[in-house]
Amino acid sequence: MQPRSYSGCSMAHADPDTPPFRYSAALAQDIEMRWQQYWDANHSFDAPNPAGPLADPVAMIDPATGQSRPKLFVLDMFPYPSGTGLHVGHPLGYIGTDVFSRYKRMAGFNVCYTMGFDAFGLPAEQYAVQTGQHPAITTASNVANMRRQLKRLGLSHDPRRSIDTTDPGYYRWTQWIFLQIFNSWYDADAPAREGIREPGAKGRARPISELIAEFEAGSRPTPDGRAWATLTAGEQRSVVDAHRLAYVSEAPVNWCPGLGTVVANEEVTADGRSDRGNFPVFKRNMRQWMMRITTYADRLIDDLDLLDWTDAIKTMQRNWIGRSDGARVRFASAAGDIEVFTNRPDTLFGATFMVLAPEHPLVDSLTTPEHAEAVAAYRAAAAAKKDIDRQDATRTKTGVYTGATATNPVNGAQVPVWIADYVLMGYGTGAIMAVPCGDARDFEFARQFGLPIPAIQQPPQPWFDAHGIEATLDTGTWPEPFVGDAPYVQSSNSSGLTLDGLSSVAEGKRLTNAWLEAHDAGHGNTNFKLRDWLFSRQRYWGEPFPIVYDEHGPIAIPDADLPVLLPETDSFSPRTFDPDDEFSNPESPLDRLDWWTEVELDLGNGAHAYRRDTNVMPQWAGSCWYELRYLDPTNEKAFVDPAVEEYWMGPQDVGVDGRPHPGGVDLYVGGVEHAVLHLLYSRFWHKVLYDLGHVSSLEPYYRLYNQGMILAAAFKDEREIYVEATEVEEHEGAFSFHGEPVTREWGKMGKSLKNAVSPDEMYDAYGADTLRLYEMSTGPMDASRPWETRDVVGMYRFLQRLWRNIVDEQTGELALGAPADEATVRLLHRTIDGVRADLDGLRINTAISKLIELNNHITKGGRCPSDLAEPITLMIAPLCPHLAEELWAKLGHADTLIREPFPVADPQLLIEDTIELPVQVNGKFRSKIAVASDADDATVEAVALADAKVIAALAGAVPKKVIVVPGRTVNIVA
RNA sequence: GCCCGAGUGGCGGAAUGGCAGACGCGGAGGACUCAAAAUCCUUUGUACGAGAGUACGUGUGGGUUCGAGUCCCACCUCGGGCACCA
Repeated sequence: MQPRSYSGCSMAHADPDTPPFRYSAALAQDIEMRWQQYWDANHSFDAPNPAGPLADPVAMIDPATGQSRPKLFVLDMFPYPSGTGLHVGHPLGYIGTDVFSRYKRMAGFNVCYTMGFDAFGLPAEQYAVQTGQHPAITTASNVANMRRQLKRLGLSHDPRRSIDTTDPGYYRWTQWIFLQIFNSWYDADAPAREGIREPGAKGRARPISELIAEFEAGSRPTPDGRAWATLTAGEQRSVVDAHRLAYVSEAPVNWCPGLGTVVANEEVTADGRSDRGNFPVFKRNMRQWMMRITTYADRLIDDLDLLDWTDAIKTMQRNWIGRSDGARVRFASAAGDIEVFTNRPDTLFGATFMVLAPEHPLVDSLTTPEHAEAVAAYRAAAAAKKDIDRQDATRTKTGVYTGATATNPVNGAQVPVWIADYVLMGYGTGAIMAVPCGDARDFEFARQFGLPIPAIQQPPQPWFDAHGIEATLDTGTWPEPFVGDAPYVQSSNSSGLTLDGLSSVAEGKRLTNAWLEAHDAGHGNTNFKLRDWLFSRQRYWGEPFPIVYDEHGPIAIPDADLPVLLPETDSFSPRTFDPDDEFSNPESPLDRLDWWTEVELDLGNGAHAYRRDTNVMPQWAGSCWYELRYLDPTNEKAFVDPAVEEYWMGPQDVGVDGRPHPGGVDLYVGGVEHAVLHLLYSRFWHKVLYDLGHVSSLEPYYRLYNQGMILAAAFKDEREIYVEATEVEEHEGAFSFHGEPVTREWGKMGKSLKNAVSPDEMYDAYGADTLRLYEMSTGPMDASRPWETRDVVGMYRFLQRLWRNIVDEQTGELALGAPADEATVRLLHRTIDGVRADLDGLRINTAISKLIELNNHITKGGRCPSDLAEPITLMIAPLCPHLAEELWAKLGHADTLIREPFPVADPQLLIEDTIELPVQVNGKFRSKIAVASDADDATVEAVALADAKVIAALAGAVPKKVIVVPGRTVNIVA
């Protein structure tokens, strides 16, 4: 998209009757362009660092106080530079953070606020493939266009801190961090770094060199017990590589032929398709890079308690990680022990059969000859089914008996072993003990196949009442299993496990786990749904792995040789396949570049030939640490100077609910769609960097705020095809497109629904300040709201009135009225007080309505009182910075108002002499009385009872009770 | 099925347990204009009433309270997340 011309497009110029200095779209654009140039030229938004290339000790001092300014790090989730540019739905969050940043700057803070571009990844590459241009070219032009559109909004970013994840100067450090992770292992027994985590906490990433040293010194045994020195070089490498936090492994992965690459679990939708492109995804064993995020599962859950995030997002992360506390239990069988995971070890006495996943490795040896045929048939049928079909919980349960039995360790019972596809190989051990009286799936399965369902808990009477049945332990009458706390029955054995009489599940679990451990039949265990993160992609437009291979496996490129540049090539298109061709194989574009893949290097032992890794990193790599690079974007020596990181992101005094403060970004604003992917990966990387001592903060994002989405009307014709929303006409509640009836729905703004509105249209029609104000005024930041172009004019009119109250529309000169009367001054101070509170609480919509109320009051008096012009200008500045700067200049100031102190309310003026109190009679509002604001209750009561309307409402009744709520109301109960 | 949110005028929304509907759009009426647009002014929850006013009113039903949009219980609807995870 070409930048538009801003001249000659104004409606206002078309009419000679319009006063020459009315706040028209043309004037707004003129003002906006001039101030944007001014800010640029004067580096108005540069935020000083305490150290490193951007250090500026003088600028860190507030001249008003002589003290260091407090710091504030405000961050937006950065955008992908898409080819279609911004629509007005994108900048909702950006405008909000800009208003907040500008307000906080005026409140004396040193604010780090900037913007970057997440430019690697599938969207950019697909756009390049579509246009036939190299992604580096399309990315650069898309970034340029988005920069222009964002700048036009007047966002107060520090331009020196802007980053682009595809810049070699940036991805050099992405590769460096990858190598930090590659060169680390997780020591679950190592004490935590002192400071934030609770005293005595264990578990920390450590440099892999320390692991090797322990093996060499013999202080850590090798897996098979042989002495380290007796292992071959290849064996030593395998042992070490098996510990790394980034590792290559042959494992079931999500192969997406339609995209030509493997994708992470988090990128597969619930119905088994890619979240990008919506192609089928198949589970296949492949050799791929993985990240050992599972070692951090506990900390990723526990540390959520330290974060100022909404419960909704915390819950989504907890659910994704899926921690489940229970036990591993071994059932002996003819084919060896069958291990199961259960989260209800206390129900072992009710385990009357076992179920194995059809793929379970023991199935073959367990199956008896007479059942072999049925088992084989069932396994074949299960293998032919897609995961998505197997995981449909509404299906009737299926399964077959293997003919084998296993021994329940708590009571010695011989229980039959079945296979069924409702048991998944990928979770737990791929085998379960079935407790039909206490688990819905087992209950259904037992009913289906006539297996016994003995009760092991006595459900409480209300449970039976709710089901309309007699209280009984005969489960034949039960409509569903019982789950919950209730006294155990038939749950004791002769070797010391006695649950009968107990009614606490937690206690039952504890006793059972202890018994299992003592009898070598199992142990307490925690299981997670979270899997290790599949980290490689067979695409072109991503960070190359800084890895080469020799005959033993992967070797890191030395830090000094970073970055490993993405090789130039014209054949950047990935090899994609028929989306349904499950048995195709990925082919990385980099694999085709022999000149690049075959390399001779001296890695300290002389020059040798190596082969480069030809995968690239996933989309998420660059966004896993970008907040850190913003802090020190030009540092060539480190990804961030430690002093700079500690200044902006270090732990503060107190965190959530008095808990330790983990550090991190002060305010992070973005959409809820990143609740799992980006936020989980980024937290993981940050914790590794913390463990290794590279950052002082335990978490990357202390406060997370999810802004809502802007929805827009979309219209479908009778063929269910979307039509251009701008060409739809409304007539008496019905919609039509070129005369044909269409139906309306609300959806995310965008190309596919043909309902996008470009900010450029709004700049042309109203100017950026009006657009900013409109987006902020339509509701609270965290709420989604529909876009209504026709509503925008309301904010435009407000700014016109405000301008007209201060500036003469004929001459453009300042034109103020006499000083304000007392009532107006009091209103001003109430407004200051309210606006401050609203902006502090990110309630920008109500701050705007308070400013409109003040301006409406002034408008009634004609001109703006001379003593109100400055405070109003300063208050509107965070919202409409261009207009405010222009007014500020007209008010005689030579300098920008960016760091001018935000007005402070005089507490004396917030107290009224007399107040009007509503009076209720029996809870109904009947009258209003005027009393002195400091009148005591007896006086207020007397005035209320003397009021004519109150007397009328009482109609002679004698008040029984009078409730006076000071400053609020009076209620007379008669 | 489970876990989160949210239901207030024609629309977007406002309301520390204390005058429901701030503010904006839209509507109605008026000013300016040859006329229109733009702009400005007045008005605008519903019903009844000429009017003062009266009654009703925050998804539904109950409860707590002097007083409930707000707190509690049950239900309904919509949005989001997870979903055979043992």
